[in-house]
Amino acid sequence: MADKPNSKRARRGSGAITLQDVAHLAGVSPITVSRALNSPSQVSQAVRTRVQDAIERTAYVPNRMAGGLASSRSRLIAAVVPSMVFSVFNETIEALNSTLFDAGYQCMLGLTGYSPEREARLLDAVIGRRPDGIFITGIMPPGRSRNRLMAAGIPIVESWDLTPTPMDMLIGFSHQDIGRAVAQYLMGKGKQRLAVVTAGDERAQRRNGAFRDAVHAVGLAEVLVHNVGDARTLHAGREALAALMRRQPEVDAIFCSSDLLALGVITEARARNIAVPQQLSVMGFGDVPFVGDMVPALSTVQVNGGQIGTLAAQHLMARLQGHAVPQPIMNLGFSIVERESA
Amino acid sequence: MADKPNSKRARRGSGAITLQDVAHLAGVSPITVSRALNSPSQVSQAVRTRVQDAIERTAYVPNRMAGGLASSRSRLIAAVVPSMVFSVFNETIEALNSTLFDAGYQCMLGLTGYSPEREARLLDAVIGRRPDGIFITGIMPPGRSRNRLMAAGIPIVESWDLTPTPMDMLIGFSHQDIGRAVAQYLMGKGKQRLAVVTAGDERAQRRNGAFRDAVHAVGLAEVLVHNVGDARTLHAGREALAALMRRQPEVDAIFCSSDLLALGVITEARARNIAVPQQLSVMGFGDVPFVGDMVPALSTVQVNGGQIGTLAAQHLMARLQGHAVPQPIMNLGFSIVERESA
DNA sequence: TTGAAAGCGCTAACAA
DNA sequence: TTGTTAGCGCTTTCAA
Repeated sequence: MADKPNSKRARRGSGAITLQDVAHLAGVSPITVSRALNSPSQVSQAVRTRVQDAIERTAYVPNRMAGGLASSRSRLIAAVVPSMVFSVFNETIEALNSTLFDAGYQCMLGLTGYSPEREARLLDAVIGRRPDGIFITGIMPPGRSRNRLMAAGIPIVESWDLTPTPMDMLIGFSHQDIGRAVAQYLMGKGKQRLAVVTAGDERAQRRNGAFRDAVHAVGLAEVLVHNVGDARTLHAGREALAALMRRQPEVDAIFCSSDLLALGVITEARARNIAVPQQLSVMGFGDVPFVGDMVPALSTVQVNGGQIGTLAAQHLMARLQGHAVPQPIMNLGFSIVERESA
Repeated sequence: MADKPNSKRARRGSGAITLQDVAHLAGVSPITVSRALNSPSQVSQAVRTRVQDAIERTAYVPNRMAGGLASSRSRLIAAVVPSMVFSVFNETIEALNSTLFDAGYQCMLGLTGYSPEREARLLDAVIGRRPDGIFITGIMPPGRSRNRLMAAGIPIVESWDLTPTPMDMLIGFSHQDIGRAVAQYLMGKGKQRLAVVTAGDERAQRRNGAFRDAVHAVGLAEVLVHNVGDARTLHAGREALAALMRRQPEVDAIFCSSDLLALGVITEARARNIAVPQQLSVMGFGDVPFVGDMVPALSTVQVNGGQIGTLAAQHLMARLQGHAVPQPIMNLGFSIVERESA
């Protein structure tokens, strides 16, 4: 055992193997070990081998907190998402995480639960970790959180939405365009009595607003809206159709703010022997992985969450390597996937 | 602007506001600011107010890497999961994350993609962050990764399975018991020709093995097995039923290794006009949030992933506060949820 | 209740 | 190619 330099003070530290220990064992200075790890080309073959050997024998794992502190690069990316439970953000996070991981970055997860108060606390916690980059679902409205985020000077990707004034980079699509396109699609199928089943979040409201405007523009009847609030469940979708049928039995097309709600509407329709899509067309939103294989296959709006994650990771990494990102604001668009339900 | 002490060397550091800056502004020493933040009761009311004020004015956010390095407590918990995309682990992670966050911890996400090679790399990356605790889905088989993990001396919760020799703490249930219970349940309904549709992972195989043994024990026909490998999709479930029907049209009950596969089997059954459950019983696994509201409602095995996450967080935190965890090994059991499909 | 000194484990800057 | 020195921004230890 190489003995450590004894200070007069009591011992501190975690007791784990350090770069020092490895350096002693290999008979080189600490910085040489550091270089063997981080820029091997700067170290001679012979020394590199000795260092590798010492690392292997000690099972040394570098302390990234220390490294991050010293270099001001944490190799950490924070991802801020409303929810993970069967949500459309799953694929985004998985793609982001795996692209980053392969490049040596790690992903810190932050869940807001669709709560602004929680989001504010979360953002301070995130900034405290000094991540090299931040991925945010949605765009950050003006306010305290936005100011702090911008002041932190960390590369940021906002997503899932569009704005002329992002904090930094942006990868998204237009919710208004989606609402309008769905309305036109449904009206193009000859539907006359349109309704909306929606969660309470603001992006959904914007889709709905544009949907309603498009319907009004051609003089059709008022669009019925059923708001499920935070209950983004299949069950809520079933109840929504029940409620809608009570209010207006002639409804012949429903635009849902998520695929899961749409599945609920379809399920309830089946239970009531309402033919989909003949009597009732149902459109979802998100195109989560399995809805195309159901019977009837769900017609929905595809937004390619996986691509958002992959692109965000690439933009962030480019920026961290000092490259300029050629297209920091991207509109990925969307597509209406025509299947059986509408 | 308070001027910083000028070293002869070129400037380093991130340029962000530090505890020093706040201390200068408040006219106290850095350690007092630290105490005002971490143990306010040790600081006089007057000083505390001045410090708070300085923090507010500078929008200071403490650097957790520095704090973690100095204190050997990162306030970070790592969660290692196979996948997040519409998986049964969603609720576990969400519960874990939110319990921890409310206690001032943050969650680092690690995805293995069911790949052992990736898992090994991931674990080293995780250890490098010096998390205060680690949550692992599954139990770690003997080998290099397990040794390194144990050597790191970090509190660990393994989960979703049982073993007499966990690394540390364990919150799970018996996959054998589940396989056996499902077989008995199905046979109790008078089913005679049982089959299994399964993903390739080892835990599923253990459920299947026990299922098959229980069926053989009473002398019923060989259990047909259809393995979908890594394709844990609804689509794979549909194809599985098609394949099974080709091999043995008299199959009258199928145990699926996930709810999504079960949904696929049911969907295909409907497409083929096979009555569920009269002609064909279908059991899932996981009880993910919406399967109980479908038509037919899915009968499945409930394992309460949310509770695993909450308990794991509590165990980890208790340990970090120096409390002994009274029951470090817990068998949460499971329940068979009888609904319409079986 | 407050502060001074030392150091956590690593890397940037400078030097040889 | 390798090493020396001086921090990164915080908290622990010891002292008043």
